[in-house]
Amino acid sequence: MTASLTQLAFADSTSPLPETIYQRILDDLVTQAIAPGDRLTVDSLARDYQVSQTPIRQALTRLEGEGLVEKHHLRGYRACERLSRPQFEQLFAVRAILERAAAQWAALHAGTDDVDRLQELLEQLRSPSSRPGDAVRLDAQFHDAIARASGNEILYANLSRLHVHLHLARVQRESPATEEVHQEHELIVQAISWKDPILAEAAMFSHIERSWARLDGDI
Amino acid sequence: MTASLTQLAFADSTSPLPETIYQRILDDLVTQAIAPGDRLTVDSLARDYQVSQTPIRQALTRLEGEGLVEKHHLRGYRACERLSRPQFEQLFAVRAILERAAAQWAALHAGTDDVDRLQELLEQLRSPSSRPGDAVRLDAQFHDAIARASGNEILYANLSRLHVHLHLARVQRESPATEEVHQEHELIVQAISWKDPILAEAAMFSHIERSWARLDGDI
DNA sequence: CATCCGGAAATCCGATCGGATTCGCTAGGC
DNA sequence: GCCTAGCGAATCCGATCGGATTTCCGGATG
Repeated sequence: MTASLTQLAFADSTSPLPETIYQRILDDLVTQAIAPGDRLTVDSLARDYQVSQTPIRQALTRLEGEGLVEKHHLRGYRACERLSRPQFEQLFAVRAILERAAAQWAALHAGTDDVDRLQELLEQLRSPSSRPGDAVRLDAQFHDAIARASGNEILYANLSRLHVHLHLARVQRESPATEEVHQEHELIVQAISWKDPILAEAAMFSHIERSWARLDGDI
Repeated sequence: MTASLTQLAFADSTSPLPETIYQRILDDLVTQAIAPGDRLTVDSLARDYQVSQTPIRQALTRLEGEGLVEKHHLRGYRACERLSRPQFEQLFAVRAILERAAAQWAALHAGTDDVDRLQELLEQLRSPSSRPGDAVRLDAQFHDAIARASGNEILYANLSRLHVHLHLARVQRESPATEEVHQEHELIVQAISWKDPILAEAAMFSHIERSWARLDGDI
């Protein structure tokens, strides 16, 4: 198979092919290169990526499991439609619940390295974002770091799944990184570094409620 | 692990083959016909089920996404090890959070049909279980019905994923269906039928705390 | 003019092939 | 006796093939 030699720079033999294909399609989905509702035919993707259908099907199966594409038997795959307003509200509600728990757990279990990581992210969030999209990416990393610092693997896994959809739902809404947001973030980190689970949970709750208020109306 | 070979009976063309294969392997996993840590080789499964490797791979990819099997590139699949004690605690913690939310939402959004369904399940739980394993199955259906009655699709999806692991972790622990458990269940349903979210959440919380206490020590 | 029908193209789906890698076992050397 | 090298079998992985189904489009008919 001569494919994947010339084109994909990151198609080194160490990382399995379905994984790279998955990453590519996922990237196309979150960047809206593939719009919601678009058809995803197996062999046109195979042609595009210069690989056979087998890795494509594997990647699509994975994406289906994450709820990013939907399959209809003998009719192919489609990119899922954007979340409806009520679904988005539900997503935010579940997210709020899990993020609060994550903050609480992080306050109880975070190590010094975790706190350092959060401090570092705070600084990067403060610094003027070089490219558009950086703010969203850093914000995602910030919440990811908290979930990781919780030390709760199951919680982390659940939040990770939500974050994909959350990101998808608010692409091109690029909320301006205001001073207000920075202060909210700093309060959360402070509560975690103080190992105060009550305050951490409250700070996270407040942050998400405010995020919702900032987003509401746009959706 | 000799999977049963008698399965082609339900290979009707209406239900896609990868789906039935997935169901079979999933069933073998939850019934421990495939033990944790067992290897799952693609073509021995293909031989056992009398199908080609393609549907097998698809099913395994799905199962990997749900965290039931793990894949090592070029080394095949294995059934995931049983959850460790701390992981199980984490699972229960996350479950508690989400189930509380589900009960709360159910109290706010459940329709009369949902309540009827719950009442019906209560009766079945009361009735002497015909076969061993029925109690566990009914309990799962009960919690599933509440999650569904919440009307929150995202919450439901997250809880469903947890329930698979929860079931796996407590197979062959078959807690006796005591009167105490029945009363806890009835209190939850009553709170939901009263549309009292505060009480519903509290009742669910209490129920899960008590479940934990009943299981603790066995793990 | 709308509806139904039919055939061709596109697509999915399952099966199978060949190369590449890993694992297991045996034989040989220290 | 133990460790190591090497050979063979098993396995995974990607590619490709052929059948089955769906979809699309044009034309015929009431």
